[in-house]
Amino acid sequence: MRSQLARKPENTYHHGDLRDALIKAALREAEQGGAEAISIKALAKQLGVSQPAPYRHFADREALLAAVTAEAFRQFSTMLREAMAKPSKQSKLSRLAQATLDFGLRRNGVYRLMFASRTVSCAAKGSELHEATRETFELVIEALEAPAVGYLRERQALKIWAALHGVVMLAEQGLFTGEAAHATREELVEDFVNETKVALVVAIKDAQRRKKAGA
Amino acid sequence: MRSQLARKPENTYHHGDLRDALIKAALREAEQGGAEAISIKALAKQLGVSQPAPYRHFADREALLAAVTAEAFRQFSTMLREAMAKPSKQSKLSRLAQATLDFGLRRNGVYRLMFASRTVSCAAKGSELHEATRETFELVIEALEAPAVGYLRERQALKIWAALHGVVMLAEQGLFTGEAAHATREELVEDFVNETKVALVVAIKDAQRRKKAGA
DNA sequence: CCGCGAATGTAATAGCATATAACTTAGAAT
DNA sequence: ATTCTAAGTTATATGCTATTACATTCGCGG
Repeated sequence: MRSQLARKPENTYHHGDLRDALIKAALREAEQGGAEAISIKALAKQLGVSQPAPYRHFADREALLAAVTAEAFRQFSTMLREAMAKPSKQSKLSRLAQATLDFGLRRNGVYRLMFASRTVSCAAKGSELHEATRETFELVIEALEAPAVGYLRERQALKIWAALHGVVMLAEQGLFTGEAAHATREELVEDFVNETKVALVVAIKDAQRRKKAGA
Repeated sequence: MRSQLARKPENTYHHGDLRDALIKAALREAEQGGAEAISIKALAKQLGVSQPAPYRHFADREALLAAVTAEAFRQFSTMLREAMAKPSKQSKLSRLAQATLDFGLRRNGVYRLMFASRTVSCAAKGSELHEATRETFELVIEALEAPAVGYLRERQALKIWAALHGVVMLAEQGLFTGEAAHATREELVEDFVNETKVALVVAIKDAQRRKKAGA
């Protein structure tokens, strides 16, 4: 159970924890080049096992990608949670937003693996990956720090979530560099954060007013 | 110069317009499976030429992808322009927004090719692809139907552009289906459109006020 | 403690894709 | 007409996914 050790020790037949090592190594590869950079053959070589060995743990490349993506989502969630937990003058939502931007740019390849492939949309409902993505979205809702009034929270969460992805996407495409850099990424993100807060307050007051009128 | 015909006529040595045919065929392949679905070998077979023939027109697969992506952007621009041109009760911005959503969902694979790969960010400044993306962004600015006051337009264009991409992304990931569908995609897009309009009016008034105060 | 089955790994191989090299053909240019 | 060049061909090297048949180790019941 040497889950930390990457390479198989020489003169041993079994690796010990190949499945885990594959996911870790694949994630490291994805760091730069995204999903395309993940090659089963290359991973096997890295870890000192034969090419077909990984197929004992994953049916095919897609299955490995799904597992790696799920792990990436867990790491992402952890990072968001930490950002939200640490004391700061800024709101939880603002910290979550900036952390998302940071993750999306720093860990570019991993981010693309998570959001720009079809792996996620193909994930079955009860699957590990599906659960991991759902959990991340729950964090967004939590970051709103708003009471549950109908589905207002969910709606605002969807909106800010979408906006954040868009900013990361544009940033990666270089729309903020050179002549087009009329606003920094951070400014835009903060704009969206503020609009979300305003919209949330308005929507909740509105709902309460309507409730009173109805009662 | 039979640029429309896909397959090479039999008993001829030269295809006639292989470069163009390759781009068209590749785009058709990408329609379903995105960039991954584009195989040089398969395209060559489809078009009735030998496998290495495409390499006479594109240095490598990446070069082909870049050309295909550029063509996709041009088609996208054309579609947006048409949506903006046709008479309607809705604003230009609203029509551009809904058209973007429509394109992103209907032509899923092509959309991913355009925005979810690294092809675009790797495009050199003067390249065909770079120009095609810039032109598309100009359309967004145009759709705002606002006077150029500093870089306010550019900033709002960036914001709505980002938001739209985010909605498409989330929609493709299935975050609007099943229990999570607390708002339709179209509703969210319209929300962003309205917020953009408000923000734009406010920002321009603000700028004018400041200008007067300064004068 | 032994042995047996399940889990895990290996060797060999098929099939497909990218890409290059060396050669061929057809069209254009002088 | 000749020659040069763009465009296409065959043959081949390399790398990746995936399967099949075989080998090794682990762990558990007897």
